[in-house]
Amino acid sequence: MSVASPGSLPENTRTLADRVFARLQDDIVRGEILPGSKVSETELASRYGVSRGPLREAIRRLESRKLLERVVHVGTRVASLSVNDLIEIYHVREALEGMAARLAAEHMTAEEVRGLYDVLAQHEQQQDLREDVAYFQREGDLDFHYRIIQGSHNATLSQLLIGELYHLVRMYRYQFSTVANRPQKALNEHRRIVEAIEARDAEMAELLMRRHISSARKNIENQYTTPANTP
Amino acid sequence: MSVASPGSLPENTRTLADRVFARLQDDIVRGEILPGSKVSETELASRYGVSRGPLREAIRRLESRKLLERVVHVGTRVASLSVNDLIEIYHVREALEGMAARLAAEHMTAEEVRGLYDVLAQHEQQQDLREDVAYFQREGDLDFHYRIIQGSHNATLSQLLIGELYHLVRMYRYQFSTVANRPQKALNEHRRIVEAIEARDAEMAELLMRRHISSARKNIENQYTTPANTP
DNA sequence: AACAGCCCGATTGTTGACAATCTGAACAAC
DNA sequence: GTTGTTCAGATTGTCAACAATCGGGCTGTT
Repeated sequence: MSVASPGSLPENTRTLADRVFARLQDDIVRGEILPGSKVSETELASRYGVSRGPLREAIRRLESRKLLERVVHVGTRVASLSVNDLIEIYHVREALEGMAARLAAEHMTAEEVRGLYDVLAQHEQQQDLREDVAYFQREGDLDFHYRIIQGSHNATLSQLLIGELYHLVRMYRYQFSTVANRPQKALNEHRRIVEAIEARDAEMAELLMRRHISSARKNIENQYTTPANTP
Repeated sequence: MSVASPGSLPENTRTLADRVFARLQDDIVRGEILPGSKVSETELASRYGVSRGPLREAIRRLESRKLLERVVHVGTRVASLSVNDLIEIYHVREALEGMAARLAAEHMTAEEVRGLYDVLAQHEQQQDLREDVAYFQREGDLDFHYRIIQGSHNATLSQLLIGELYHLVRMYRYQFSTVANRPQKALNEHRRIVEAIEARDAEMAELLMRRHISSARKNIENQYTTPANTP
């Protein structure tokens, strides 16, 4: 629940372009508009009930976020996802979130640490319930990572991760509907990371976070790059 | 010389908005337009000889790159720089460029490594000449870092660093006209990094790059946050 | 003199029309 | 049959006018 779509302000405030940007981004991330499909400006304009002006601004912003690809005088299409890109993203996440964990261990407030334990507890409960596990687990996972990132108290870092990268991560999850196929292991790793942060062991927090994300990456690599190797 | 302004395509190709974007970004980074100053859309439009349409697109893109700050219905102003932001950026650089060095050690071609040594040699010569040292040293420094980043062969990582972050770094250098006050030390660090990459020692390359950037950060911290401590 | 409310000028947000460019297909020449 | 050319249609890029909103100054009151 605390994992809201980033642009969750009242729909009537802000400018038209801002709202179109938020809606269009959501539609892309959630797969309402298929990856790789061509999007026409006039079509989108009528779809969202705005003129082409604000729509183009929204397109330009989504372009910088790598959710749209544009070629001049030809058109715009939704970014198509490749496993290779996903692996690249995980390398970046390993670096950035490792740093985030380090800084979080140094700068997080006691209250924020308590919040982390709450997320951990929720995560456990949901595992017991076992209903819609995959979905809630994934959102819970994102919540956990969001909190640590923001616990770094480094606005630039948070902006880069949450503002630029995580939309792509979420898009991949929707598209590939990747099953979180190691939930118990991930939960244990989460717990150890929180313990390191609580102990203010920055070095250890970074190390554990990097291993955590690196494991996820290797999991993807094994799943997709050598599919015919298992007898 | 290989450190060209990123948007270095023939000026007559591409779209108007693209060219305005490149020119405006350059003017901001180089300090032609003072940080913190308010920029009017109509004024900029006449300045670059275009309509407000393309100009607004350029503004939106520079906004996502944190070079402009906008408040709705009020206006846009050039990002004002704080030492704190700069330190945040260096934490991010430490994480990302550390990873870049690691990946470069794994994936760089022999030819690319040779190119690194060339840069190193140029760097040394310029230090001998001692004319316009500060400027060339800084550009040489950027060239070195650019090459390692691209040596990672990770497009996402390169885009994040070169496309999103380095414009800010360059802007800070122009604004604060920070003297590279440890040139010999930096050069030695560079050499050791290249040696680690050539030896394909990914672990070591990352460690050395992180120390290198961390030193620069601490240098800034000492220079600006405790100015009255020296007797 | 201090403060609240209102109005005006200026700036930004939005729109619809016009111009430039690309894609695809039909057609002609080899 | 293949290749090169031309043309039509559609789509994007650009522009100038209109509407909405905000900041600052003025005025009047306490």
